[in-house]
Parts: sequence; structure tokens; C-alpha cells
Amino acid sequence: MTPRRSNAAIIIDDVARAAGISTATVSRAFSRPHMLRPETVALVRKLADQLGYQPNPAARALSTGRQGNIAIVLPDIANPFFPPLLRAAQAAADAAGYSVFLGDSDENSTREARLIGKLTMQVEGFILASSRMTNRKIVELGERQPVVLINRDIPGLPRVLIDPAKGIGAAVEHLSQLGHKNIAYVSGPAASWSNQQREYAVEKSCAKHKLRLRTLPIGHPDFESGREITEKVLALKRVTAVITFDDSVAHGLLAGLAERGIDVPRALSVIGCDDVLGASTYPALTSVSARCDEAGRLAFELLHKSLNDEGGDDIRSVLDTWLVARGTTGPARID
Amino acid sequence: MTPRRSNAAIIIDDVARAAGISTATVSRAFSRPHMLRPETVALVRKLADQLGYQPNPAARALSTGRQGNIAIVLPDIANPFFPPLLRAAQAAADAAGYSVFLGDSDENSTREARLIGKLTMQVEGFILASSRMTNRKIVELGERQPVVLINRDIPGLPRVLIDPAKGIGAAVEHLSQLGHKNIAYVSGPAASWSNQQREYAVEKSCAKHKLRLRTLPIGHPDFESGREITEKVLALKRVTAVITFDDSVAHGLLAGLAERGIDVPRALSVIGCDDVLGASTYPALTSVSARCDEAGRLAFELLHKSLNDEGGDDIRSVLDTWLVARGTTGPARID
DNA sequence: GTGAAAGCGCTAACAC
DNA sequence: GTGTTAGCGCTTTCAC
Repeated sequence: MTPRRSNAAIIIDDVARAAGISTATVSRAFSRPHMLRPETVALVRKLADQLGYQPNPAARALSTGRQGNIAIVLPDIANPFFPPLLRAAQAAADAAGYSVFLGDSDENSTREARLIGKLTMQVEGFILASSRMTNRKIVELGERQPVVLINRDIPGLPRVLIDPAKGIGAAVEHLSQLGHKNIAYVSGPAASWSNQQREYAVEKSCAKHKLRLRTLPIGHPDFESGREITEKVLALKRVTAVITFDDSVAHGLLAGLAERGIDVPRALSVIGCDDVLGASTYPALTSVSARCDEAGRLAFELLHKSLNDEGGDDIRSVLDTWLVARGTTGPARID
Repeated sequence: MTPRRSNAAIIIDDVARAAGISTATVSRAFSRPHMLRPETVALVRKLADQLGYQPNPAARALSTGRQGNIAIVLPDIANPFFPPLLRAAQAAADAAGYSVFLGDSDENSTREARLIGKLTMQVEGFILASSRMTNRKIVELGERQPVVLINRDIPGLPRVLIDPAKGIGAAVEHLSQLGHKNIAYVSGPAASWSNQQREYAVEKSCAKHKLRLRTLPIGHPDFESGREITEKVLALKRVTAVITFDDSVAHGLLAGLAERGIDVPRALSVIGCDDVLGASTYPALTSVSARCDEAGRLAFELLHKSLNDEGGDDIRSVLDTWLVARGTTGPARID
């Protein structure tokens, strides 16, 4: 055994000795202060500060089985949907005293599983955002450790879902009121739960408002694909408005249209989803807004409850969406 | 003491017992396999797999003092400059067997210090990207633990710097060749190392090419500020081209110009910095490009070396920048 | 090449 | 309210 106590590293014994008390008392001063006389706590705290003592989390974890850590795993941190979510989740975790591990699975379920495996023993629970793993794998994980899902609907696991129904309903109604009769939906990855929800919501709303709907599939949902789909969108002769799977696609489409000199919204209205671009496009993008930061915050809250055995039931927390009308939507052109 | 060994949780003893050997051997099979007979290693590995054994990192950390974790701390994960950097750093760390903690300081040096304090004992080292802490604090931290800086130039600490000189030099030359004589620089936060470098580079290049330079300060560098600065930019009568602190500001400026019907690049050329928007604006933004992902990867590499005592000298790794000319720059208008 | 045993720093019974 | 003490699961000297 190497005694690594050489440089720095103040430990509990140092504080105990300095205070002339036992290590147990020092320990309690940190974890259960209410058990001690206030003066004792104060003394310990003072000395600890003075010496620069900080409880060793590894030792604490070993003894208690609680690490004070959680992990957030997501497919691609560079996708603008995730940073706000991650930011909120990490802030909430921090406020609750947890530190957070980040795992970027790079859109790969194998990598995702590996990452999770590597982190399991160091965390009390996981937040899985848009997981790429199979339901089976996720359920298995959930049996071993607290898990909260974001945008994945598996009964039995606490989950936060962003429900596009209202926002898309409002979008379609907005278009309908502007006189649009023929619209298109540029869809995202078939495997994506979010895309399934969005596509379904568009269909339902169009039926309700008696609009004719065309659907255009896209590969990887990003700016480039959005730009590339422009021709196909324009080929849909009577279509006067487009709703896209997400903002990146809408953004790409806007660029494609601008390159061709197509006036938005005069010639074509465009609506995005996620509202992560804010007003940063020109014209500013009308989008179905979702509080993705709220999703992150909520996910942590659910996890926190799970960690304190307050999980209990089958929690399915649904976040609403709404329409933010900006500059890319206008009256239907008259052919 | 509560024996929490009830459910699951295979530990080293289980494997040792199953193999009919000592825990020491099992331990070595994982950390020093070359010390053992190959057959022994194979046996242990097989059994461990079978039982689903995974060494407990906390116990290991307690015993060895190495946690296999690092932390990346940054001011705002929602700033588009950071996700690619974070992504690359985390990927590199993962490949080297490290797990990564994420700390978002929310642009606040106090929070940053608190986060770091909470993480210190759980990590072997830190990557501080665009730290908001004082040099003194950072140096102090560096004395206790391996630290690598990104975009912060403190002698004695390993650091990765994105040097805007070449890129901005090329940008100014590009403008000069297009016939621009009067240009403006919309500057970022005075406290930002990056802004200092960029401003200096613009000044120097303008002197070289005999261009007249005006500087416009901005508050928080983001889209909104960029849009708000539009009037002031237009008030600079003879100015025909603008370089902005970063892409967000450029993006906002483009929006502000478009709202006023100012044609880019015919009436005004615009160049951003960081190139994080890709070709996603319209017109596509000419920008000074920097491999921020490379900065993340490199930072981890330096940290990794530090962790293995190969840090040695005063490492100052400088990344070059270059110009990506797209659609927002063109010949100077003739007044 | 392998085992026995002493810790790593902390917490939690259990006494007092 | 506070101290004593036995671990938490792992690694690492020493022996052999």
C-alpha cells in the first residue's frame, strides 16, 4: 500500500485532531449537523474551512453507496436541441448537490451502452435523452438503476415527453386561417419518437381543418438536408406552406428558397419545430416552441424523486408546445 | 454499518470465490494482467463477465487515488462555440478510458469556483474553457491539480489557444482586395482573452493594408446585441465592411441589415468569427474559421499528458485560424 | 505467479 | 451529543 498522504490532502482525522473530537463527530457535522450541538458544528466547520478540508466523495460513496453523481446521456451534444436541456438539467442537479457526468453517444447505441456501463457504478441514476438504445436495453437498465427518459415513451419508466400536439395544432390552425389549403410536412428520422408524434399531430390537425397534406421524408435532420429538399418542396405545385421536423431543416429550407429567389412568406410559408433558433434566421422563423430547458429541469426533478424513493408510480410528464408566429408565415399565395 | 450487499452488486470476492483464488489475483487480472499467468487472467475475465462483475470505481479510487475522471468546465454550454469543443474533448477522454464531468458555470466566476471545488476530489484534472476566474484562482488550482486551459493564456499552465491572427489577417486582406478602405470591428467582452486577440489582430492587419478602422463595442456578444448594433454600424458613413467578434453577433447584424433592406454584400460586407454557424445564414456567412473541436481534443491530450507526468514544460499549443469566404463579402460599394 | 492482510477516508451501528 | 469501531470494495506491499 502506498501512503499517498504526503502532500496536501486534509482528511477527516486532521480535522478531528485539530478540534479534539472524534472523526464520527466531524463526519456528522457534515452529513447530519442537526444531531450535534450547534457549537460543535460551528467549530468543526470553522476548522474544516481553515484547514481546507473537503470530504472525499470516493470514501463517502464507498461507505454509503451514494455517490452524489448522476449522468446525462444524449446522442449528440452538437445538436442545438440538447444544450439548453443539458444546461437546465445540470443546473438543477447542481442545486440539489449532485455533480453530473456527460455522455455523448455519437448517435450510436453501442457506444451509448458502453458509456452507461462505464458510468453505472459512479452514478446514482441516469437521464437518457433521445436514447438510441432498444426498449429492452433501457428497461434492463431501469431495473438496476433509476433512469429518467426524455422523449422516449416506455411505460414503467419515469419520462418527460414533449408533446407536439398543441403547438402543431396551433401551427396548422394558423396556416388555415391564413388561407392555406395545401401544406407539406418534411419529416425527420422514422425511428425518432419525436418525429412519430409530430407527423401524427400534423395529420390529425390537417384532417380537422380539412387541409390537404403531403409528406416529404428526409435523411439526417439537419441544415443541409433542409436545403437539399427545397426542389422537392417546390415541386409540390399547390403547396403554399411547409412544416418541418425541426428548426435546422426549416433553416436549410429557408436558405434553399432564398437562393432561388423565392419570397418567404409571400410565396411559401415555413414553420419549424423546437424553436431553438430563436429569432436568428431572416425572416425570423415561425416555430413550434418547446421548453427544452424545462424538459431538462423536469427530468432531473423526476430522477431526484426516484433517488429518494418517491418515484412510486408510472410517471409520464408531458410538456406542452405552442406556436410562436414570426416572419416566415403569411397569407397563402393565390395561384 | 448497513450491509448493502443485498441485491445484485457483484464484488471482487464473488469472483475470487467462483475462481477459487484470492481477491488479489482477481484485482491483478484487471489492473496488472501481465503479472499473471495468461490462463489465470482468462479464467478471471470469463468468470467476471459471467457474473457481471465490474470493479467499483469508488473503492478503486479510494485505494489508488486515481478516479479515472476528468472535468470540463465552461461558461455556457448553450453558446454554440462550446458544444463541438465539448464533444471532441469528451470523445477523446472516453477513448482514453476517462469519464467526464460537465460543469456549466453560467458565466459566473463564483459558481465556477464552487463547481470546481465540488469536483476536485472526484477528478484527476480539469479542462477550463474560457474560464471566468481570475488568474490567481486558476494558478492556485493549477498548483493542486492538473489543469489545461482553453483560450486563456497563463504562463506555466498547459493551454490551447485559438490564435485569430492568420484568419483575421486573411479576412482583412480579402476585404482590401475587394476594394474596401474603411472597415469596422464590432468588439466582444473586454475581459475576454479572445476578444483582445481579435481586436489586436484586426488593428495590426488594417495598419498593414492601410485600411481605416473603427471599433464598436458591444455588450454581451449574442444575436440580439448584433441586431441592436446595426444602427451604429450604418452610422459609420464610409465603412463598407464589418468584422464582428463572433458569428452570433454577425448573424444578428445580418438580420438587422436585412430588416432595413440593406443588401449584403452589395452595400455592406460582413465577416464573423468562429465559423460555428456553418453555411446556415443567408447569405452564407464569411467567417474566420477555427477548429474548436480540435481545441477540445488537444486540451484533453495535454491533460492526459499531465496526468502521466509528461506535462513537463510550459506547453502553449496554438491553433491557427483561416478565412472561409462565403456569401457575405463582396466588392466595396462605391459611394 | 499467487495469497494474506493492511489500509485508502469515510459512515453508521452501537455504546455510553 | 459524542466516541469506538467495524466495515464499504479495492489495491498493494510482503511473504511464500
